[in-house]
Amino acid sequence: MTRRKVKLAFIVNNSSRKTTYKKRKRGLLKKAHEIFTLCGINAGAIIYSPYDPTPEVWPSVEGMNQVITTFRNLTEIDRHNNMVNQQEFVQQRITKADKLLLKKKKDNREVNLTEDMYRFLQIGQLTIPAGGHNNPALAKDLNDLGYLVDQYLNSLNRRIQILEGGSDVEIGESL
Amino acid sequence: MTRRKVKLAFIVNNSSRKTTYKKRKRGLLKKAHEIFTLCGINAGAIIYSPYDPTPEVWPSVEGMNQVITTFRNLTEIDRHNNMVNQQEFVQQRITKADKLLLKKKKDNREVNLTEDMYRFLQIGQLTIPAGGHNNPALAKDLNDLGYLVDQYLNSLNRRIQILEGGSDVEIGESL
DNA sequence: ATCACTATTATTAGGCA
DNA sequence: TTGCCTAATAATAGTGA
Repeated sequence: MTRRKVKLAFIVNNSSRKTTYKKRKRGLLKKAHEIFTLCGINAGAIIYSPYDPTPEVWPSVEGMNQVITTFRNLTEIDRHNNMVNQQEFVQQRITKADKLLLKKKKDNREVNLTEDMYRFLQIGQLTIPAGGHNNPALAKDLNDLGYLVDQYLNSLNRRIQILEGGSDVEIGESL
Repeated sequence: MTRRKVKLAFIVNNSSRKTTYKKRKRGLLKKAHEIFTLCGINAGAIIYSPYDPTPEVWPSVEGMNQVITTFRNLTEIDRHNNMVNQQEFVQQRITKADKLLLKKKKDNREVNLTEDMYRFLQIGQLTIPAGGHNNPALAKDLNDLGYLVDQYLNSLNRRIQILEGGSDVEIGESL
């Protein structure tokens, strides 16, 4: 019966190492459980060993994942940070895009009206490069433009007619 | 000196809970260190507490991250999957938004022209609710509309002038 | 390889400065 | 608070079945 003080060093003997492992593993998990229960704190333990096929986890896989996640969130770690940064980056892009879309869809009549009209005008101007007066594509563009303008003016006339109580106000006629 | 057996339950008293926590934390980490040294296995512990600003980790942040990574690789865990799913979801949204933006910015003149004009027309129609002919806001809208149309027609006139070699073609004049 | 046992060592609750 | 102290409790190394 030699129960001497244990020297803190790797146990060379295979079987006794495994025995010690099993005993101490149980102890460790018990301690973890105790500190959790007594202090109500978040704690976890992971133990791998060549002896167990799956890593020993306490308090539970889910609980441990929470612990790990929080741990990773709190500490600045390469892999996680990359993930977070990527997510933030993507999120920022999404937010930006969403804002843009929201802005596009915003139901402020005047803003939409002005913006759309200016964009329209700008596009119309872009269709006319300086000195490009013999470009066949431009004639087509102009025709399309004329058609659209006619449609627009017609609708505008109809609206004015409604607004002003039936008087038929001619605004214009394109081409 | 009543050092009775501890009941395994949450310690309500704040200060004694913290004291117990600190003591047991040291013990837990020591145990973890021992099982690691004695058995040469991969083990780790994470402890959070409201008391420490950073989570207590053993064997080390790097070692713990290795343990965690392996753990995560080996086990299929909901939260991790959720994170992946979230990323995929965000990625999908971004892709969608990007496509939309790309479409918006697409430099196809005719498509832009048509789209913008139709949107413009549609907005113009939306500014006129049925029977709203005595709504003061509408008059303002109409004035704005008229101004924009004037601008547009002027630019159109200028362009036609350029295209057709100087002949001044009047298209119309709003309101 | 487990178990049960137990001598020892280790941990720690509570008291006190 | 914090650290030390010490009794009480718990963990466990080594053993033998």
